[in-house]
Amino acid sequence: MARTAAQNRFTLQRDRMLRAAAQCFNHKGFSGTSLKDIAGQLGLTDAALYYYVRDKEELVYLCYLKAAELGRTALEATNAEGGNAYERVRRYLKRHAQFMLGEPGPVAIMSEIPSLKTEHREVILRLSREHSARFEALLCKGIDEGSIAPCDVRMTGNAIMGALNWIPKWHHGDPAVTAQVLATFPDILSRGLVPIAGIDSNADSFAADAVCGGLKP
Amino acid sequence: MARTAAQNRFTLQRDRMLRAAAQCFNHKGFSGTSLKDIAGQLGLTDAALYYYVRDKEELVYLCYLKAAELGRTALEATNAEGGNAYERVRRYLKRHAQFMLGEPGPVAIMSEIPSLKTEHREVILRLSREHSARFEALLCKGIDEGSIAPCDVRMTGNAIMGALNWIPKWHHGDPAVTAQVLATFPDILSRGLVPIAGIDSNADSFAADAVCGGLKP
DNA sequence: CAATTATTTTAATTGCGATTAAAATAATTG
DNA sequence: CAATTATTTTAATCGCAATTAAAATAATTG
Repeated sequence: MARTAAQNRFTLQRDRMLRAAAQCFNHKGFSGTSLKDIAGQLGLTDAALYYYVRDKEELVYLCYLKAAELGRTALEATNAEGGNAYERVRRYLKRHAQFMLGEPGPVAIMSEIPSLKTEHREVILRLSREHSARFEALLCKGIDEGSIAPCDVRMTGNAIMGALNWIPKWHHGDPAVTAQVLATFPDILSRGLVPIAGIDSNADSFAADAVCGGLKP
Repeated sequence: MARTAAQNRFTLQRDRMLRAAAQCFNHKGFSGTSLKDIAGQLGLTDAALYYYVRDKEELVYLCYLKAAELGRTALEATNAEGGNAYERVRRYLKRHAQFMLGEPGPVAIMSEIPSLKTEHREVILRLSREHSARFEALLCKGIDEGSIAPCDVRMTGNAIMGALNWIPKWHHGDPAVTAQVLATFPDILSRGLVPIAGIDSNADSFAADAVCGGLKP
């Protein structure tokens, strides 16, 4: 089952292509980047891209697929390391932030999901929902065990994902900023989750069974 | 200086157009919406849009301009009402969330800033930076007066703006969800700002003069 | 090295969506 | 109502970026 050298090179090159595409999309906007732009970054001609991908739609799909998988990977790796839910969340935040900052490659902001073909769109949306559900489940676990303050896990998840997903909007590769993000984001995004008796006057409104009823549909 | 009825009707119609455009962009993605789509929503023909706007680029610019102004408005209105910085932040969060939820009209996610013409792009970026700077200044004020815990205001602002700006990605108009957002987002996003002795072990790393040195460039 | 396979380019083609100009309709005004 | 102005449509055009096919080059293999 070993991949031949050629197959290896193919997927490697395709991955370079996806990274170039993601960078272009984030940097120049989706409508502002042509296949020629992406090819140019690779020292290729636009037509060469068709050797790696059926059409532009598939290129976008693969970019988004990679982005979605990075999120899942970050969460799974974190869960595998154990610890209580709060600690897991913090480690996940750091890892996901790292991905969004462009390690190991730029993550494309998924602004064009609606124009994917139905089949592809559904894959991306499913992965996206699954990831949200897993994160919410982790929050629920934390609430149960007491390491995380009661909250509306759906909305809390949405808020945190938004903060993470928006990073490429204002991060443009400055290494100093990269370091700053890694140093502060996990704190900033998890600080509101810490259970503190004094400020939980509204905790009652989040009955665990009401908001933690399992995975999102 | 009173506007004539005709001028009034013109701007009113153009505003309907901007709302239709923002809705299309958010719902179908930018590359997935043609002028014909937008015109269709208004019961018009695509060519009719050119009566209100020079070209598509200007249409996008106006959408983004409106979005940027809504943010500024939310913050200014809040500041005008007084209160300490923490209270202001909370009120601002609610108001801005309200805007993002589509009141008074859908706010376009600014995914295509890079493909605006230089002049327009600079206006949007300037407004955007100004808004961030004002919000950061408010955080600084709160840190000074003790109503907000010491933090990296730049990154905290980025995180909060990200959470807000991402809302249209997952909010699709369901009124129940709208209510849920308004009920929880201000809490969720401000909870991490509350100063609590017990969890500020790292407060020293945020010397006020280092991170609150004035408005962002 | 000859033969085969992999990769890229060159050179068209194509189609869609933006744009324009002129004509038609609707509204307003004197 | 006649004249003017405002708004929209019809019907082309236009250009760009995606796509395709065939040829050329590079790499690999027996």
